[in-house]
Amino acid sequence: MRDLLTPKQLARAIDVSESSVKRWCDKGVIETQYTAGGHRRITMAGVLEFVRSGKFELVHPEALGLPPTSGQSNRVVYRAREQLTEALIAGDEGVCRQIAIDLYLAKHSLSVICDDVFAAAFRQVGERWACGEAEVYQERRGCEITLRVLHELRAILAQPGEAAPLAIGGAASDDQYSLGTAMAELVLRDAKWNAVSLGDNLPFETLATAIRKHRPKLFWLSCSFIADEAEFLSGYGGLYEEYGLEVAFVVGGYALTDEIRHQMKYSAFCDNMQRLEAFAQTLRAAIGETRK
Amino acid sequence: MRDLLTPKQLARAIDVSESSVKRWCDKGVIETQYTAGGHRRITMAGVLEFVRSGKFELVHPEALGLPPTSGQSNRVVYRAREQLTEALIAGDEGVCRQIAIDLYLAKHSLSVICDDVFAAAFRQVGERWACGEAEVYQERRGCEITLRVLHELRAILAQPGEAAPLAIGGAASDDQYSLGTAMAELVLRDAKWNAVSLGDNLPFETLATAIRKHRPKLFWLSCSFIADEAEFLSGYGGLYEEYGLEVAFVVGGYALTDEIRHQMKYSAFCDNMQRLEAFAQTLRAAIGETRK
DNA sequence: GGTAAAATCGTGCAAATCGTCCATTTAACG
DNA sequence: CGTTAAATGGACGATTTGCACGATTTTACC
Repeated sequence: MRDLLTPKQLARAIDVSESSVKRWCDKGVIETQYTAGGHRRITMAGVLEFVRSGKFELVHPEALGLPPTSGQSNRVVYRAREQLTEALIAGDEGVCRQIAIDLYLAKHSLSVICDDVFAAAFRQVGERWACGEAEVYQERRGCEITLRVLHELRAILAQPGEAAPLAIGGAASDDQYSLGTAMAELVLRDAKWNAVSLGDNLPFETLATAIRKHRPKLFWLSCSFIADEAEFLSGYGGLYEEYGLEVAFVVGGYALTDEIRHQMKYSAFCDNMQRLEAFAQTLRAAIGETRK
Repeated sequence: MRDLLTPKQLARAIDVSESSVKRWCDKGVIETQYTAGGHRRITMAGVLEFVRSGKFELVHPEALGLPPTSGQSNRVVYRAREQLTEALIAGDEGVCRQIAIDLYLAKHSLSVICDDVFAAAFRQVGERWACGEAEVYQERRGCEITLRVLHELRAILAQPGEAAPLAIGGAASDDQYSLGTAMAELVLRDAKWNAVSLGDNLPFETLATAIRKHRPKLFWLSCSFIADEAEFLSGYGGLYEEYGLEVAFVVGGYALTDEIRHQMKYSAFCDNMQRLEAFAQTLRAAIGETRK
C-alpha cells in the first residue's frame, strides 16, 4: 500500500477526472501536501477521510492498494458481524480486513466497529466453542488476525499531531489479552489522542514509572483477567492514590465485575470502546479549553 | 542522531525520488553542504526549515538519523542492533520500522534480522533491565512495537502461492510470548511456505485438532515459558505420538533446556530463526522432489 | 595504508504533473 | 421551459519527477 498518492491515482480510484481531484485539493476538501516543485501529494489518511466524508465511492480501490471491493458494498453492522464471525473461524484474514475497512469507509466509527463487530464476533465465536462447534485454536487464530487488522488500521490512520495530548495504557499483570488495549489505543488515536499502548502483563510498579516519566493526560487499564483480586486492587489502589488526581484514569474490560469495580476509584469506567471514545472526546475538549 | 543527511535519506523520509532531492539542493530550496569530494550533505536544520517553508511533511521522519544502509556487512548488523536497542527503549516505532525495512531491502534474510537484530536487541534490553537501567514497561512497549513491525513486514512479503506447502504452529499453554511464533511465521513465509500462526497460549488438544483438520507439512512449537514441565512433556509427547510421523515437528524457544529437550521427540530443534529457515528450505525442497 | 564494496555523483531522457483555458454537464430557480 | 451559476471533464505547452547509466567518492575492513 502506498502512503502518498498523486491526483491521477485517486482520480482513477474514485472514477472522476483528474481535474476534479486537483480542484478539490486546491479548495481544501482533500488534505494535500506539495512537493518542492509544486506537485500535489495526497496521504492515505486524507483519502480515507475524504471517502468517509464525501459521497464518492471507491470504484477501483485496488488502485490504492486496498482490498478489491472496499467502499463499494454497503456493509451494515449486523450483517458484518455475522460475516466476520465466519471469517474468523475460517481464518480468512483477507475477508476480515475487508470487512473492517469497508465499515470504516462507510462512516462507522472505530469504536462501533470494535464493539459491535469485532467484540461481538468474538462473543459469537465463544458461544460456538461452548457448543463444541469451534476450536480453541480457531479463536486464538482469530485474535492473531484481528490484531493484524488493528495494526493495519493504525498504520492507515493519520499520525497524531504535535498538539495531541498523550494517553498511555495497557493491561496489568497476568492479563494476556492484548486485543483490549490494542483497541483502546486505536480508538483513542482516532479521537486525536497521541495514544501509546504499553502492551499486556504489566506490573503496577512499571505502570507507575511510565506515568511518572511520560505524564500522560489519560491512562487506561484494560482488565480482561484478574488472577488475584486482592493483589490487583491493592496495586491499582496505590497507582490511583499516587497519580489519580493529575491523570484521568479509565478502566474497562470484562474482568471488572461490579464487585471489584466498587472497590476502585477512577475517572471513568468504560465497558466498551464507544464509552471510551465519548469520554476521550469530552476530556480532550476540556483540555483544549483550559489551554486557551 | 546524525546532523548530516544524504539526499537518499531525505528522499526516503519524505517519500520522493533521490533525483528530486538532489535537484532541490542544486536549486537552493534546501540548504546544502558539500563534502570535499562534492557529495551533498543536508543539515538537520536545513531539513526542518525546508519542511516548514514548503508544506511538505515528513512521511517517514524516522528515516532521518539513520546510517546509510550498506549490504551484508557485520558492521551494519551490529550498528542496527545497537540502534534498535535504543529505539526500543525509547519507544520510537518509526526508527524500529525503518531499521527492519532497511535491512530487509538490503537483502538481509529475515531470519538474520530476527536473530541478530531483534532477538539480540531484546537481550540487550533485558540486560539493561537487570542493571536497573530499563523499565519493564519499556520492554513490553518494545514487544508491541516489534509485533507491529513484524506485521508490517508480513504485509510487504508476497502472499504464499497456491502450491506453497502448509505450515502451522504456535505457543503452548501458559506461554504468552507471541513474538516467537510471529517470527517463525514470518521466516517461514519468506521461505515460501504458507505459514499460519495460531497464536499463543494454545492447549495441546486444540493443536491436535488443528493438525488433524489442516494436515500441514510442518508444525512448529514456540516455547518461551513452561509452567509445568511434566504436563508440557506429556501433552507434547501425546501430540508427537499421534502426528509426528506424518508432520515435521519443529520445536524451539528459550524455555527448552537440554534437560527438557532430551525428553522430547521432534524432527528438528531450532534454537534460532536461521536454523528454522534452513530446515524449512531443506524440507520444502524434499517435498518438491517427492511431488515430481 | 590499501583494497573492494557500496553509495553518490552528474547527466540525459521518458513519463507524469502542473496551471490554465474552454466546452459540456448538472442543479437550482423563477 | 428557459436562464444562470456551479461543477465537471478534457486538452494544451511548460514544468517537474523518476529512473538508468558510467564515473567518482565514501566507507568498511584488513
